[in-house]
Amino acid sequence: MRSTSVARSVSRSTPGEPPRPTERSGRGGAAGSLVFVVDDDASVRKSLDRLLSAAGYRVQTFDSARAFLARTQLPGEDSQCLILDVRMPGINGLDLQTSMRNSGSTIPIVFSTGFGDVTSSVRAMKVGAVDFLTKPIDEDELLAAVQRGLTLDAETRQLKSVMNALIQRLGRLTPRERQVFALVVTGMLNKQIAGQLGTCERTIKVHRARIMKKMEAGSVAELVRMAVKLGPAIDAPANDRAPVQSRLVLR
Amino acid sequence: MRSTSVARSVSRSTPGEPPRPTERSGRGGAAGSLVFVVDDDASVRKSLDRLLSAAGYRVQTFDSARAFLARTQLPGEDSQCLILDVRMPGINGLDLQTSMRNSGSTIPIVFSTGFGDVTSSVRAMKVGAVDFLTKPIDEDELLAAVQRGLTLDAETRQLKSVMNALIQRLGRLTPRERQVFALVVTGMLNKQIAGQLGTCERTIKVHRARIMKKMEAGSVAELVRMAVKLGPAIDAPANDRAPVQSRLVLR
DNA sequence: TCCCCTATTGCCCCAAAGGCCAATCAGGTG
DNA sequence: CACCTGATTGGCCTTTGGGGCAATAGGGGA
Repeated sequence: MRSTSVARSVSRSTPGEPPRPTERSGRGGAAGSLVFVVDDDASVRKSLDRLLSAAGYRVQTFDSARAFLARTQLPGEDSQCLILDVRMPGINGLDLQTSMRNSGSTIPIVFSTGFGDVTSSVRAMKVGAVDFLTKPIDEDELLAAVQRGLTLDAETRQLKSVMNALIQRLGRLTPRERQVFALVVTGMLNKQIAGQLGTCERTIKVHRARIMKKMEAGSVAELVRMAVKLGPAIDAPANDRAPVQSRLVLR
Repeated sequence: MRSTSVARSVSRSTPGEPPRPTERSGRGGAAGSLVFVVDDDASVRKSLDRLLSAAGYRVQTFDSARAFLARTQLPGEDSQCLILDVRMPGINGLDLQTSMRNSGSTIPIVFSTGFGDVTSSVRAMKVGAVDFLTKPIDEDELLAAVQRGLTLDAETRQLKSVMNALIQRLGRLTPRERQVFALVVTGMLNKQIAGQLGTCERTIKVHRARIMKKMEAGSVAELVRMAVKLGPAIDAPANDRAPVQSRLVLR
């Protein structure tokens, strides 16, 4: 079905050791998807590169966690997925995983290891790994896992972009408007809100109108939906009118 | 800190093999929480029973998956958690896990096994196991995992009960009212809804009023929140005015 | 000091939401 | 057939939500 032995004219930057990442752009399939391979074993990198490229993915290989972390972060729109070796000199796969998670990275990780122990696999899965495969790796399993990872990443990116747009808008609200916002989405009447905030109804109306404009909501219903999405993110300082880039904890 | 060697007068039903489940009610700590132990090894059951009881949990042990499945399902409000052995004669732990998940059970599972292989652990974690511990089991780890499981179960039960209440109310709506409901929570005006449904505004107002009553919503905002919660469950047949018991797919 | 941003308020007016009462009509059931 | 439920519609009235216009006030910043 799938031919792993793809004979194509590919320009490998460095056949042997790649201090700089290798990239081969696949042609068909899930075009645009980017798969990172981090493994200290050159032969493993090579075969994975071959397999994934043949499957149509763009591939970038790294010989260490350090090299991967130093990669040029292109903010592209492509879905990404990381195939990570557990045991490596320097930073090992598991530590890289937790480190990335802590730094806010949400890139899906598929572990591949030759020395799989239960403890490591469980730890990896608990932290959110897509899969944990042991060598010799079943190609179909790997490709399936990578696909799951890419799909998941696409969804996460989608969600992030929506959330960022919302947070961005929320950031345009003045503190007062945010207070009113919080009460409006509760279903309170202008009169009640006015009472609670100690002002008159007319004022609330004005705030309300500005809120609808700034949040780009066409109706209270939409506003409520936004509030629900923002739910956990609300009450956050949301430093007024700051770009609020990908700093977003998705849980 | 914790004394595993609790010397208390406990009435064990059958010291040796327990075709019928054992139960010991703990006294302090997380009172009310119920922990099931399924393991074919009597000595393991015994020690876990002792450990968990000492920690204050009510414990029920079973010597096989079959015995566990045959347990008397008490619909109590207590949080539950299952400690499951992987390798057992008859139905093994992993199969019991998937079987339970497929049948809609959401009880958190903590695996404990003496023969942990990576494949099994990964499979178990992917299906949603709380943890996968290998023997000899670290008591603190086990207790921590059980506590996570119980907490998770409490949250799941809370969510389920809320969802059931909502589905219950949704079931009281007539088909027409449900149509209007769907459009109202979109933020459409009565006039627009009327146009789309081919009736007059006055009619929509009536439906709307009934919807608010039946759904027990105090405001459109609340109604929208309900719709958001029901979101995935909507469009479901929701056989009119049927009790709709725990049949609910939480994803 | 002058200007801009925010927060407030008052008046007026219109559209929309809701409540009350009454009435019609189609289906299904005892 | 009488009765009940669900879907509709009309009229009338009150409460709310929303906008426009104008004006006041306090805080900062250029």
